[in-house]
Amino acid sequence: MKSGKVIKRDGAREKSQETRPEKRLDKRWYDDACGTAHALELLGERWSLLIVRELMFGPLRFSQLRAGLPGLSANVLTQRLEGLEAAGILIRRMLPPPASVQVYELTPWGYECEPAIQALGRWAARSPSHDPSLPLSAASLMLSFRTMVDRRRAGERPMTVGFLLEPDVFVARVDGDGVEVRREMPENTDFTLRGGPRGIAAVVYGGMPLAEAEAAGLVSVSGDQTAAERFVTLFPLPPKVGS
Amino acid sequence: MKSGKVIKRDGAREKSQETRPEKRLDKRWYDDACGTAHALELLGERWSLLIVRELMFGPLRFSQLRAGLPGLSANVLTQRLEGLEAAGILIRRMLPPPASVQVYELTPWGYECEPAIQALGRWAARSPSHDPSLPLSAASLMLSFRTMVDRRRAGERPMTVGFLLEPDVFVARVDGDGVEVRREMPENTDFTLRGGPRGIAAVVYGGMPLAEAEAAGLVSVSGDQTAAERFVTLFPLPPKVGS
DNA sequence: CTGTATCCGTGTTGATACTG
DNA sequence: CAGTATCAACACGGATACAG
Repeated sequence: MKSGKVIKRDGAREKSQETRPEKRLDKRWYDDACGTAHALELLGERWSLLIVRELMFGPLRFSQLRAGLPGLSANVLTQRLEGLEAAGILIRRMLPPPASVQVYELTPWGYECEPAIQALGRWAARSPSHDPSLPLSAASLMLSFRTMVDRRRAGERPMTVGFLLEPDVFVARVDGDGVEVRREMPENTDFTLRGGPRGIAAVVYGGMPLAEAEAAGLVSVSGDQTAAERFVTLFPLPPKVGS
Repeated sequence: MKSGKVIKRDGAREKSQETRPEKRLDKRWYDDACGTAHALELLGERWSLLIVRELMFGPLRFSQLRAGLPGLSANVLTQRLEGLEAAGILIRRMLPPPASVQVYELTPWGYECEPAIQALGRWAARSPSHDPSLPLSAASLMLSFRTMVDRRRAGERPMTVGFLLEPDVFVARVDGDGVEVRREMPENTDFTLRGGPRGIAAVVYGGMPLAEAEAAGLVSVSGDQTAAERFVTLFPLPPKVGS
């Protein structure tokens, strides 16, 4: 290769310039017109996609993001939020006066990457090395319902389900169109599940009988127990690759 | 998978120093049961997903992979191939005697990540910062056809199209089920396009009239010109975010 | 309490040169 | 052609320290 060098736009990368660091959007690029390559430039950095996942059900504060992503340090989270904001995937907003706190919220386009997140998750769930017994954030549990629901069976008997997951609360509408999730306090639901994400996952995905999980104190059900028994069967895991 | 040493999580990061380097499969992990997080562990490293993209239409040699991914250095390609093989996403095979060369081929499960690649690409194509005029590999062009085809319109008049893209050749069957792509020499096609991936992309996605591209020597058409004129209209780009 | 900006040890990435 | 070896830059994550 003579002059066919890749043009690097590194340019001024010195120290933290003076007082105005500016938006340094100096990420790595692939120099590839392929949309997939650009997607990786946008959210291929470590943690980025998981941050988006956490925000999938509405705006969150910095500390709430950290809670859903233990292992992500504050400085890296700050960098990722800057990058995602610069890319137009999220915005930081100030909640109106009584609250007056800053939250991070996906842009409409940011929300639209849910199908990609789901496709990745659905594919990786078949990996031989996937371990579903690891910790799980509330958001990823709710997202897994949206990803894995058997729409046909859900449509046979729609239901509204409440979730009390520690500090997170959700209401899910489950019907033939899939699962719709909102961050709101359960009210007038067919039943409500209370417990940790891992306990609920153990029942829905790990095959633990609901009664057993209740007995062990992992989850508790209030409301229509029969509907709850049905709910936990609506999310079939795809077969692992060797089977 | 031979050495299935999936050493995972635990709080302590031991220094991998006492024993010799070994095959360190000790990738970064997220310690998260979410399938999406696991997908990122499997192919979230830089270049991994693009390597899978290149292999989407059949086995390739080391040098063919490099050709489709300029900017990826040999040592990193080696590492990625090792990682993807260990993850069960691809295998390295020896072609039978006359050839007797090594090729890398996706496993059946590896091929199944195409929907995820497509979802990412479809989403990122709407990014304000996406630049479709960058270089493009032959594989990503063909994949983009599979991703972007308007099935309804394609079904109205199915066709078989040949592609002569430098060293790469393909035949695509375009109908109401989408686009099926095989790496084979065009024969008995409705028409055949010859040129570089960027030239063809300029016509299909950049809005350049086919006649103009032919006049400029970017592409050449042999066969049914009318079908070709129709073909280049079958792949509508989604609107960019600000519009 | 909510974030942001440092330093710093370690590991990963990538360009170049080199070997079978 | 198909990778290795070496080395420099940088990204990661922990631990602060700092600002509102």
